[in-house]
Amino acid sequence: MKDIARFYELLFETFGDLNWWPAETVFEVMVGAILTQNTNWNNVEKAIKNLGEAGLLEPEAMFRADLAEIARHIKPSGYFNQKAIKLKRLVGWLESSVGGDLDKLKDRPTESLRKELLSIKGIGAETADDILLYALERPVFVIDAYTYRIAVRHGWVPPETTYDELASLFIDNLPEDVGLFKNYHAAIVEIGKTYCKKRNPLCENCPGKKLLENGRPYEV
DNA sequence: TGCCAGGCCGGGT
DNA sequence: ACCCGGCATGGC
Repeated sequence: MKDIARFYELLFETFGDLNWWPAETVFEVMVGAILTQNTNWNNVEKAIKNLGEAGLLEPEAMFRADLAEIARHIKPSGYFNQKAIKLKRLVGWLESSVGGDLDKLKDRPTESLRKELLSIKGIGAETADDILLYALERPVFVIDAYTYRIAVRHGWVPPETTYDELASLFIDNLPEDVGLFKNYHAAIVEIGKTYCKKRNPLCENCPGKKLLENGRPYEV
C-alpha cells in the first residue's frame, strides 16, 4: 500500500507543514481534543478562549472548578453538559495519576497511557490518539471521519474496517515519525473539509479520484 | 434554511 | 454483532 506514502507526498505539496495542533500548552491540546468531538474547530476556539480567561486552562484549576462553571464557559463548543463532565473526568485522572503534573506522563509507555485514556468515559480512540500524538508526542496515527472516508473511497480498505485496523495500515506504511503523523492527519483534515464531506459521497473531486490512478468513488 | 462539524455512549433489536 | 438516537452550538 505505497499509495499511503504517495498520498502524503501529494498532500504535502499542497499544504506543506501545517504546524498542528494550534494550542499554547499540552493541557490545552487535551482540552481541545475533547471539545472538538463532532464539532467545528471554530466553536472550540471560542470555548477555549473562555476557559483561558477564567483561568481554567490548567489541570489543578479545572479540577477544582464547578461542573456548572465549566459547562458555562464551553457552551459555544456544543454538547457542553456532556463535555464538561468529560473534562472533569480527564482532570480527575490527571490528578489521581500524576497529581496534575503533566511532565510525569513522559515516563509512561504509550500503550498503557492509551488504555488509561480509553478507560475514561467520553474519551474514545480518536480523542485518545489526538492526546497521545499532539499533546504527548507519541507515534500513534489519528483516524477521523475524513481519514476513514478517504481510505474507503480510494479503495485502500473495505467499509467495515475498524479504527485500529486503519490506524495500523497507516503506521505500517509510513516511517515512524511523530512529525509526519501529525502533519498527515492535519493535511487530511484540511483536504477533508473541502472534498470529503458527507454530502458529496461520490467524491467527484476527491484526491483519491483526482490524484491516484486507482482511486474509486464509494458511498460512505 | 437545513445540514454538518477534527465523536462517543447506551439501549434496542 | 449491528443500528440508532441523544447530545447542542454556530457557520455557511
